[in-house]
Amino acid sequence: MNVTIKDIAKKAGVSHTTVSRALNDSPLINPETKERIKEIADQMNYTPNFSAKSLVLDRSYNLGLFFSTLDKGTSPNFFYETVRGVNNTIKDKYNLIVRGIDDYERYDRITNKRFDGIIVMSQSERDDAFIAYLLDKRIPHVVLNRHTGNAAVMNILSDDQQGAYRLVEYLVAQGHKRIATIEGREGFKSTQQRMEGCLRALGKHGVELLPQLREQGSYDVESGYAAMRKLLGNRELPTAVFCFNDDMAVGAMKAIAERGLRVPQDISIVGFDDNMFSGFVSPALTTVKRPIEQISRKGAETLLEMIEKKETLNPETIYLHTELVLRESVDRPR
Amino acid sequence: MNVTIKDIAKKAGVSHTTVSRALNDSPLINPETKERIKEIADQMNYTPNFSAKSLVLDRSYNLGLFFSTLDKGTSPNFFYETVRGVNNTIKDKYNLIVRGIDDYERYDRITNKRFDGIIVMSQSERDDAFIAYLLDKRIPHVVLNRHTGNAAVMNILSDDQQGAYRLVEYLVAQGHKRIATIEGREGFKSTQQRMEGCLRALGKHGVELLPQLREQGSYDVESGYAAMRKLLGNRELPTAVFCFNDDMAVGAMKAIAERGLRVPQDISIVGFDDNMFSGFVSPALTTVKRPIEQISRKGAETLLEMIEKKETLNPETIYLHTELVLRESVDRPR
DNA sequence: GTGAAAGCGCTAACAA
DNA sequence: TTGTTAGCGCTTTCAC
Repeated sequence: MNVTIKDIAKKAGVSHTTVSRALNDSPLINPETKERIKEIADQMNYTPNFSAKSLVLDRSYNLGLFFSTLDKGTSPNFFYETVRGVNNTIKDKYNLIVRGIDDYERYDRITNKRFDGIIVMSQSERDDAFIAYLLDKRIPHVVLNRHTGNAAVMNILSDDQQGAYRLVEYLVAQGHKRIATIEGREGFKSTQQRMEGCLRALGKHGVELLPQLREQGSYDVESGYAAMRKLLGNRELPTAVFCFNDDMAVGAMKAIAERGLRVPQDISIVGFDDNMFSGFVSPALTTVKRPIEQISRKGAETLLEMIEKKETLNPETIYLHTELVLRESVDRPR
Repeated sequence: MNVTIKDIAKKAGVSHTTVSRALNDSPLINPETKERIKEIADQMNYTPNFSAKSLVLDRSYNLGLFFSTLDKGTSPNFFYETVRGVNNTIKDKYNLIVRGIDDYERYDRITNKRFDGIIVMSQSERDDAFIAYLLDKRIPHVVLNRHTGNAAVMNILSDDQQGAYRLVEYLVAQGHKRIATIEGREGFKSTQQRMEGCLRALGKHGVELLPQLREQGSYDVESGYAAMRKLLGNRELPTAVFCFNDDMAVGAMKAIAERGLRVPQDISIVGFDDNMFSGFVSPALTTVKRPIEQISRKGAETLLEMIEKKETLNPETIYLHTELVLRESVDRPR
C-alpha cells in the first residue's frame, strides 16, 4: 500500500489534519512543524492520492482537448501543433486528455467531475450539440478554431476569411482569371470561411468562379490529388488552384506533375495553413499561415484562467491574424 | 449539486447500496428492482462520480500515452498515427492522457493512483529511467517502438533494422556504390537500428560508407534539408541518399531541387516510415513502411489485457514487420 | 497552532 | 434479495 497522510502523521507524532495542512502550505502551521512534516513526507516517498483529493475538492485535475474527429479531416500537422501548444501551456499541472468528439455516442460520461475544463478544437457545426452539452453541464470550456455564434462561449480563432481573401486577391493581382478551388471537408466551418473570403476577393475584382472549376476535397492529401485529377479533366484548364489546405495542395501538385505539367509555370497552386512541410515541397508552397499553436496556447491559458477564477470570463471572440506567405508556387499566367 | 446514488435511493425507496449494485449490474439484485432503479437514474440524469469510484476501487480510469518528447524529434505523422491507433482501441472506456516524458522534472506525480497503465512510445534510451520508475512503482506498462533490453517489460516494435537492410540492399542492387546517409536524431534507438541495418547490407555487398557522406539529422524536415546541403558540398556527390525518415527525405529533395539537380536522375533518395505524404511528393518516395498504427493498437490491447488480468503478461518482445515500398525516387546511377 | 470529527460519493463485507 | 455499516484518503469546519 502507498503512504498516506496518516502514516506521516503517525511518524511525525501529529494529527493527519496537521499533515494535510502542512503539505498544502497552510499559513496556520508552525513553520518548523511544517518543515519537519515535509521532510518526513519526502523521505517516506509520499505522493498524494489524487482520487481522494478530487473527491473532496471536487476537481479532477483533468483537462480535455476535444477534436471534432480524430480520424478523417484532421491533418497530422494540425493535430500535432494543437496538442503541443496546449501541452506546453498546462505543463504538468493537469492531465491532458485528447479525444475525438465523434468517439462518443453519448456525452454523459463527460462530467464536470471528470473534467475541470475542456478545450474544443472545433471544425464543424456538428460540434454544436457537444458545446451545448458543455454549456448545460456547466463545464468550463473554450472553443477554438470556429465561431459558434453562441454569445455565451469563448471563441478563439484565426481570421481564415481574411486570409483567403488576401490570398485570392494576390492570385488575381498576378493576373489569374481562371481560378479553381479544391475545397475543404463539407460542412466544416473552415471550408465555408475560406470560400467566403475567396468569393469576396473574386467578386471585388470581377472574376467569376466557374462551377466546373470547383471541387470538393476533405483536407487530406489523397482528396487533393483526386480533386486535381478531376480538374485536369476540363478542356480548358485553370491557371491557378486554391487548395483549402496545404495537404491537399501537395496532392494537387502530384496530380499536376503526373500529367506532365509544371507548377507554377503551367498551373499556379496555393494552399492554406502553412504546414511544417510547406516550405519544403518543390516548388515551395505559397500559402496562408494560420497561427495554430498560438491559438491553442491562448485557448489553454484562457481556460486555465476560467477554471482558477471559477467563473466564465466575459465571453468574447478573439481573432488571431493569418499571414500571407509568398513562396514559389505562383507565377503569372501565360 | 449533482445527483448521487443516495438521491436515487431516496426516490426509489431503497438503500444506496442497492442502487449501487443495480447500476453495476450485480446479479444479486432482483431484475425488476434493477430495471426500476435504472429508469429512475436515467430520468434523474445521474452520472457516476468517478473520483469516488476511483478512490474506492483504486483505479483512475486514466491511461497514459507517453512520448519521449512532444517537441523535437517526434514527427507529426508519427504522433498522429500513434494517438489514433491507441485511441481507437481504448474507445471511451478510459481517458487517454498524452504526454512528453521530458515534460516532467520529477516523476513522482505519476502514480498508480493516477494511471491505470501507461503506454510508452519510446524513442530514446534516455527513457530508461522513466521505464525503471514505472517498473519500480508497479504501474502496468508496455514499451513501444524500442527494445529496452529489460526482460521484465513488454516490447512491441517494428524490425527497423531488417527494413533498413532491405532498403539499402535494394539501393545496392540498383547499382549504387556511393551512398550517403542522413541519420536520425542522435541517441534515438531508431537511428541506431536503421544504421545497423544499413551497415549490414552495405557490408554484405562490400560497399563502404564514406565518413564524408554521413550526416546527422534530427528527424524533422529542416534537418534533412540542412544535411543534404552539406552533402551537396562534397566534390564528388553521392548517387543515392538514405534518409532515416520521410520528413528528412522531403527536406533533402528540396535541397537537391534548389541545386538544380533532379531526383532520381541525378541523385536517388529513399526514406523510412511511409508517411501519408510520401506517395504524394514528386517523385513519390521509395521508403519502408513502418506499421505505426498497428503497433499502437497492439500496444493498447496488450496494456488493457494486463490491466484487466491484474498481472504482467509474460513479457515478450513482439516485432511487427516493415515493408519495402518501391516508388519513383530511385533510379540506377549513371 | 493543532486536533477531533464529519463528510465527499462510492463499494463491499457482513448481517438479516 | 436487500440493508447496515465501515472505510477508501483527503479537506474542512469547529473547538480548544
